[in-house]
Amino acid sequence: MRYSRMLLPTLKESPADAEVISQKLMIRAGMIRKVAAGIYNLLPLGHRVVRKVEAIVREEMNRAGAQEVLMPMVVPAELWQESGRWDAYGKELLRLKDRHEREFCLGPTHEEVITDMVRREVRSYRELPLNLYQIQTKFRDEIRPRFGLMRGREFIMKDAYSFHATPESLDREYENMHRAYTRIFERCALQFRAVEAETGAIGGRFSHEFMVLADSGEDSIASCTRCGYAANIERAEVREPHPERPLGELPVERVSTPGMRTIEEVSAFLKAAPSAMIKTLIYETDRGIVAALVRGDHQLNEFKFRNALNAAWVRLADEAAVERATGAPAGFAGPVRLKVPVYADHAVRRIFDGVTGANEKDAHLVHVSAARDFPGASYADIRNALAGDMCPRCEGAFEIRRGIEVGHIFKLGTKYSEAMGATFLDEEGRERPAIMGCYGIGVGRTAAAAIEQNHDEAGIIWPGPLAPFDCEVLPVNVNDEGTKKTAEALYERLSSELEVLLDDRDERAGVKFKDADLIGIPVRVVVGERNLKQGKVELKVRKTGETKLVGIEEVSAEVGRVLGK
RNA sequence: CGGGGCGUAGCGCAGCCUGGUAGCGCAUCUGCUUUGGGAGCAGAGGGCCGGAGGUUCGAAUCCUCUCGCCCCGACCA
Repeated sequence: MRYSRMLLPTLKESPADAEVISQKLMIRAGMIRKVAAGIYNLLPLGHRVVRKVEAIVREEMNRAGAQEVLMPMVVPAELWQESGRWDAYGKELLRLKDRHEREFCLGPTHEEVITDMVRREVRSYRELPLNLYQIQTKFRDEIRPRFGLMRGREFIMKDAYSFHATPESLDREYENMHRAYTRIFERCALQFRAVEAETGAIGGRFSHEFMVLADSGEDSIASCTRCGYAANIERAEVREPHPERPLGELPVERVSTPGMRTIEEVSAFLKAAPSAMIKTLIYETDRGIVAALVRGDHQLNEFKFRNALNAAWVRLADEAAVERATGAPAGFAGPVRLKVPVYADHAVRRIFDGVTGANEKDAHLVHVSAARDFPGASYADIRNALAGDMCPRCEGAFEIRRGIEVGHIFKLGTKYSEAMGATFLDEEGRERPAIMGCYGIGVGRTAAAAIEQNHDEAGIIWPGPLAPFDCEVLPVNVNDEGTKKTAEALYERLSSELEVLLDDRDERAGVKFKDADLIGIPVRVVVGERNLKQGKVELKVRKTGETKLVGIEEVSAEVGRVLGK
């Protein structure tokens, strides 16, 4: 490809609203342009990278025995009504009507459509297992799209769905997909971890997320520094290490804390450590108003809390509800003599000389002991894991890192097949619902994650397998005949084996060098008068910055060696 | 959804408070010089100042409405 003919509009400055590095660099490198909130054009360079990711995904999915299909993006409402998700999915589902006022949605995921496809065609256990996938544009009307391709509303996703006659067959496919995903992200040269995760709105009980490690990630993951245990913080089990403590000896005392509402304020005012404080959060749930207790220095985990309650939904109560439940304005709630059910984190049980709200304006209680002063509380693991917490599986401790979710694999079970009647006849001629699994990969997000992990001040440093071109030939001055001829010849020769970009623009050397650094092609061949006199050109590796003079005849072999091809 | 902010040339921004001919840098185009790390000089083009309504002799500027974009939102309990 000739740079002079390519739509590759690089920018010196990044737009003011770009937040994360991958977004800034993708815009500056002329890969993407925003069309609307969370909706982007992929320009030629960006499209090439996305195609590279897709190709790797496709190869590995095919190798793993899955078959590619393509489902419609516009899905009739009836299918979603059949599964019950038309009402359950909420506002992320973009709904629309056709000219006959029939209702449709833009597919954010395709369990319904694939289940419909399979129920029409599959009759017998002999036709199972089956794993079907597609690479397609999805739409989710996110509340707050951000970070460029990392959290868009429209995005490219590989989604696969498997159908099985037995749980064992699903287990095997789940492991098969786990291995395929590992190969995919290894081939993308990403640093990643597979972690245990919550299942969210998709349904099912069990899942793993594939997380690319990056500080800009939106998820926190807890991983044991000794064994292999790793989990999304939403799910990471916490093992309480503290021994039982004795009951408090001092009687509970009410102290005045005018205007002190936050843990920080009360802690500073009473000179009590946040770990000695009991944070009381009032929740509205489908099972009524409930209080959740965590230690002052801990954070409530709403997923765990909801599971402990066995509730369908939980929502932090507003001021008025707090006042109704506790008799005090927000900021002074406490578990002692509270009239609503109390669910406490295990760590709260160990507090024996604690501080908590008095359920009375401008007052807190001190010398509070959990076992003595609110014995009716139920205990569960309802807080977020912290760095240093004990691993639930071994004697190690957690470290907390940030991750970008690029892949997610689920065991769905029979949720959709039962709701939609996707059944088959087993060996005994009995009709049974297919057991399903589902497996997703964010294609654009994977490209963005690769940049988050591979860049420097000057720009992107593409891992070879994702790079839009393998090699860039850069003639320093195209007005010099010798330079131009040599560059053209090298471009022709290299193009027979590699994807090559020729920067044939009549620009100053500095401009070309800066653009080359920015778009991050792995290998650069610089052709200039100076070195040409010795019959040599300069080869520069983007990642290491290392340069070396190479004879013109050796360029091809040398570039191949650097690329490992 | 709630709170806040911003919409002025392709991009980044000033001007708005205190109403009076719309500016700067980068980018673009032309010419000359320059040519191994985002060149210099000279010149040129490019604006429904997001939209609608209002106040005013006069609105980018003040008021109202509206659309779009961005940021923050358990850790106040």
